[in-house]
Amino acid sequence: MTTTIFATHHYNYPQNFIEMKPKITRLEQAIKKLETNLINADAEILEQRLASHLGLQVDYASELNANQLLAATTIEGKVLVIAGAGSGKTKTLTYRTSYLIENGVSPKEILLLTFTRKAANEIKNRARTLLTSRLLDNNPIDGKALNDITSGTFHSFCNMLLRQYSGLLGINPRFTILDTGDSEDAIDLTHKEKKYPTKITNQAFPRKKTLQNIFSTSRNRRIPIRHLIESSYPDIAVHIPVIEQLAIDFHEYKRANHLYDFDDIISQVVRHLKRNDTFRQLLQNQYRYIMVDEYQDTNIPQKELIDLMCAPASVSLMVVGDDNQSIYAFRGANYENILLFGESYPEAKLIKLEQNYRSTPAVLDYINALSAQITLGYQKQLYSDVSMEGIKPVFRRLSDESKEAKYIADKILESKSDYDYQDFAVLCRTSFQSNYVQLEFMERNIPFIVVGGIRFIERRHIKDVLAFVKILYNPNDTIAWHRILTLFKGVGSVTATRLTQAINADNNSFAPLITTKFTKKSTQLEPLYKMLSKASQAESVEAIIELILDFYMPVLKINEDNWRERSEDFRVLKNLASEHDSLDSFLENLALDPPNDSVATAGVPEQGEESIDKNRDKVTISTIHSAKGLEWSVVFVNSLVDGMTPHYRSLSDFEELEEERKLFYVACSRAKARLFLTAPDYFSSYSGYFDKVSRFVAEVPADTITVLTVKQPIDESDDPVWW
DNA sequence: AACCCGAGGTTTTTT
DNA sequence: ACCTCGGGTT
Repeated sequence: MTTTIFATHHYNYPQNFIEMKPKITRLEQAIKKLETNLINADAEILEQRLASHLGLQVDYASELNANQLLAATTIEGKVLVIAGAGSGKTKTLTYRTSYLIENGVSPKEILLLTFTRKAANEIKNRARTLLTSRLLDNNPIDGKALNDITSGTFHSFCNMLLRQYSGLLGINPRFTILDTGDSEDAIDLTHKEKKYPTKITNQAFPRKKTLQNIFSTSRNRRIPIRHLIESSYPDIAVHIPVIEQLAIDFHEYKRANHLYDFDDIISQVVRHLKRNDTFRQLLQNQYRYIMVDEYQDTNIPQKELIDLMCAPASVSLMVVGDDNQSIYAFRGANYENILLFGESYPEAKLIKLEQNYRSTPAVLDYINALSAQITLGYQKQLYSDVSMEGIKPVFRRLSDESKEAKYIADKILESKSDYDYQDFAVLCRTSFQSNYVQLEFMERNIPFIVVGGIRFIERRHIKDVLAFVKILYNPNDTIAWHRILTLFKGVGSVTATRLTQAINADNNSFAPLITTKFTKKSTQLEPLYKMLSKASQAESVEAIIELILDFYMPVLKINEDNWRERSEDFRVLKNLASEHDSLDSFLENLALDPPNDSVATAGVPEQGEESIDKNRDKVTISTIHSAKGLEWSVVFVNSLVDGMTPHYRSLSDFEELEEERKLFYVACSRAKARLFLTAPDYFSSYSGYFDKVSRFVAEVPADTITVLTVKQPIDESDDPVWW
C-alpha cells in the first residue's frame, strides 16, 4: 500500500460505477485482445526493415527509435499506434509520410486527418524538408508533390468532399457553415416559424442552447433524442414529442437553405458514402493510405467515415492516439473508438510509443502515477533515457485565488534568469479561472497571451461582418440575413423573416430590400442594397470586406459603445481576407480553422519592427483543452480544488469523472522541467461550497510530488492547515 | 410589431 | 456578478 497525500480525505465515488461494470468489462476485453496483436521492434523485424532501406534518401533507422521506426515503416494493413505524451508522435507521422513517398506511394493516395489544420501542415512541411534537404544528385522527389497530399481536419476534409463532389452527390456546392451559435439561432427561428408551444403544463420549453446541445449529442453519440432527454434532461421530458419534431424541422430548414452545421458536414458525407456506391468506390480507390491523428477524440460519425473508407483490406490505415488524452466527450467524442479498435479490425496490429522525449524523469514519475489512476486503457509506462532526475512536481495550497496568482507570478519572476517568458504556461480548467492570473500579470508587468475562451470568430461584430460575406456567397443563408436585418432600428424578428422570405422567393435577388413595403421600416435598407450590389461585383475578398466595413461601421457606432475597441479586430479580419482569393476559402477557413488566440494580450507594448522577438516572448495562459499537443519548460496548473478540477458537474458520473482525470493528465504532461500545482482553500458558487483538494492530487503516491506546507517560508502568513 | 425592463436560471471544455 | 427570455408597453 503506497501512501497518498491526503489519506484522510474521503471522496464520493460516482454512484453509476456499478451500472458501468458490463461496459467496462467489454472494453477491457477488447483492449486485452488487441494487446495480443502488439508488435515490438525486436531484432529480427528491425533487421528486415533496415534491409529494405537500401537506396532510400532518409536514414530512418538512425533517426527514429525502434518503435517509431516500426510505426513509420509498417505501411500495409490496419494499425493502431498508442503514442504516449511526448513520445514523438508528430515526428513518427512525418517520417511515415516520407517513407510512403520514398516507397513509391503517390502523394495523391495519402490522406492525413489531424485535429487541427496546423498539425497537418506541420507534418506535410516537415516531411517535405526531410525529403528535399537530402536532395543530393538525383533525388527523384519533388517537394511540391507533397502538396498533393490530402490533409486537414475531419471537418475540412468533408467540407472539401461535399463541394468537390456536389455534382455526383446532387447537392448545392454553395452552402454556408453554421457555427454553434448560428445553429442555435436556426433552431430558434425554426421553432418560432412552426409556432410550437413554449410551455406545457407550466414546464418551460428548453433554451436554444440546450436544444442545440441535445441535437448534437444525439447525433454524435447515436442516442435517440428521447433517450437522451430521459436520461440527461429529465425535467423537460414533457416536451419530448415537440423536440423530436423540431429536430426534423431544423434539419429540413438547413437542407432547404443550403446550411450545414458542424455535425452535418461529417454526417452528410457518411450518409452519401453509405448510399452512393460510386462515391464510396471513388474515395476508396483514391485514398489508399490513410492516417488519423488524435484518434481518441473521434466521434461515432467520424469513426464510421473512416470505417467506410477503409473497408477494403487493400486500404492502409494507421490511427494514432493516446487513450489517456481523450478529453472531448462533451462535444461527442467517443473514447471507446480507440479502445474498441480491435473489435472493428480484428487483424489490426498494435504499436506503442513509450519513450518520452519531453519531460524529466521526476515529472515522468508523476504523470505515470496519474496514468495509473485511469481505469481503462492500454498498458503503458512512459520512460526516459535522460539521466538527470530533475525536480519533483510541487503542490502548494494558498488561501485564495489571488494568492494563487501571486504565487505563480512570484515563481515566474524568480526563475526568470533560467527561462524566457515563453517557456512558461498557466493551464486552467475553465477559461475564467485565469482572471486572477491575468490581473496579477498585468500588475507585475509580466507579458502574456491568452488562448481559449471567447474566440475571435465568436465576437458579435465579427459575426455581423461575416454575415454580409455569407449572404454574398449563399443568398439563401436565412440565418445571416436575419442577423443583418435585425441590426437596424425598426426591423425586428418578424420583418426580418418576411423580408428574407421575400428575397428567397424572388430568386434570391436583393430587390425586395428596396420595395416601399420594407424601406419604410428602416432607412438603412436602401444603402444596404447598394452596398451588396456593389460588393457582389467586387474583385477581391479584401475589397468586399472594405465595402462591408464602410457600411457597417456607422451601424456599429450606434449599437455598441465600445465600438472603437471592437473595430480593432477588423484589421485582423482584413489581413485574413487578403490571404484568400475566393469567398469560399475565406469563409471555410474562418469556420473550420479559426484564429485561436484571443487578442487579449498585455505587458510589453508594441515598439515597432525590432521588437517582434520581444512580442513573442510571452507567458501562455491557456485552457487545458487548448494546450493539448503543446509543451513548455515550466507549467502551472491552478484551481485544484475538488469541484473545480474535477468540475462539479462531472462528479456523479464515472465516465465524465474519468475524462476530468485525463484532462489533468494532459495538463501535467505538458511540462518539460518544472510542474507547479496550486489550489485555493475553497471555492464557492451557487452550486456549492468546495474546500477539499482535488482528488487527482490526493490519490497519487506521496513520493512522486513535493507538497509545500505551512512551514515553508513563502510570503503568506495566514496559511491554514489543510489536511 | 418593436423595444424596454425585470426575473430567473446560469456557467466546462471547442471543431 | 451575466445573459436570455417573456411580458408588458409604446
